[in-house]
Amino acid sequence: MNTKEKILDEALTLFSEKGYANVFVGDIAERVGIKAPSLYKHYKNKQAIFDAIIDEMNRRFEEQAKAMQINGNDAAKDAGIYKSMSEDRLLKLGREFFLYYLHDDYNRKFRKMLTIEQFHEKDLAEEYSKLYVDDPLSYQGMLFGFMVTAGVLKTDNVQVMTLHFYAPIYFMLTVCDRQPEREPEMLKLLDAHIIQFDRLYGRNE
Amino acid sequence: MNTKEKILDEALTLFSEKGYANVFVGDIAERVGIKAPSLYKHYKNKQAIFDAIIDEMNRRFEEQAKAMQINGNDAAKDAGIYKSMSEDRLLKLGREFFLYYLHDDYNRKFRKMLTIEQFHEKDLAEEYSKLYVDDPLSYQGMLFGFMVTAGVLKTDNVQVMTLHFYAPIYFMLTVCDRQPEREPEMLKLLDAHIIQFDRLYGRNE
DNA sequence: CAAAATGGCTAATTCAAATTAGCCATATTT
DNA sequence: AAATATGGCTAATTTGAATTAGCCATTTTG
Repeated sequence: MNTKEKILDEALTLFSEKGYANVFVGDIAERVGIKAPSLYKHYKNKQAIFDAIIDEMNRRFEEQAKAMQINGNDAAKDAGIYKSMSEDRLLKLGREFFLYYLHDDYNRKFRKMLTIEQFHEKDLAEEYSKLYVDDPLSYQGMLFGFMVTAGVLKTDNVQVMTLHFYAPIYFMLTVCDRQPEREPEMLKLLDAHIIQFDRLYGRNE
Repeated sequence: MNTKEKILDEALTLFSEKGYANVFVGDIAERVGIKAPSLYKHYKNKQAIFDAIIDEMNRRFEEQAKAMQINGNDAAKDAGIYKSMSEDRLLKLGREFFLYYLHDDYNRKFRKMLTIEQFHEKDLAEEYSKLYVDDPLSYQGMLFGFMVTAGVLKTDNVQVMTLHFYAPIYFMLTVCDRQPEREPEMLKLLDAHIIQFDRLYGRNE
């Protein structure tokens, strides 16, 4: 990782802990191991660092979204995967998804940073909603749509069913971001949530 | 409202929009209609204004909690209320609760302020979780407990049922805080959520 | 009613943080 | 290998926001 990248990385860490306004250019520089003025050889000013983080994260998320779409489309062709979706398997998938979002550094830090900055600019509010509201609902909605078609789940309203799956996960994620020490408690609750979700919406043969 | 109160009020408004660090003492003073130095006749410094907001809000929430506990205890005695809890009535109650938290100025602004500041201090993280995670789950859990006893709802796991009711409401509330223009969309989704919740957990005679 | 407290003001003061200037060694290019 | 670009540094500079000093009119209180 070169200095320019290291700056983004350390800035993201600091922004996610204290928010943009409480982080000083000198703090970032110190972590990177250089002096504040040297930072200006890499970025025009503090705001440019923030903007570069947003751009970089957008790039990564788009990349990820593209990958998921490919998987999603493949998945659509193979309804068999969903027919064999047992409660155990759903549990494992849900837990994996949760822990990935919770522990992946880029995801976690970026989510916390946006949480702090979401009211500051309209763009950031939209970004937040896209990443943590609309994209997950739409992607998971698609998967659940397949599962309904495959007869593994049943409902009149896939949109609300997806909300019933995702909102508790989102909720528990925000608890862990705020109070990491509650992670074990939330993991237990996560399991209970998924089991009950499966019983409520599952075919229950 | 005297000057001292007006300062808290305007400070809360500003903090909820921009966060503590982006609000200048001069901004608060201007809104109140005085000059910045005059502010120091009322509060020791900027931090003291923030602290006073937290104290005042704690006072109000405790007051509210006390009132709810009284209602809750009364309600416990009168299981009849719950037996006659129709889908329509549940819808109306849920909507009222949602709109109250969304539109009540103190609630909305304080929630947004805590959202921004939650990672800044452990106390604030705990305050946030108390107000928007543990208290609602415990209060609503109590009510749902009565409803299960009364036979209006059925479940093996009241805690998760409560999560299934509340997490989507919390989720939609955060969307509206961030993008108020999505309120109509969220209200529709709220209704659909409650209706489906009732069908999933209701006795369904 | 006199004295003390209150709450406003303008004019400093202080201080910290962002940014710029300008120097220098090293690496890269031609 | 000379010329140029890169990326580091220290020492200013600038700016802007928080806070203090000290004055004054009004209100409250003994």
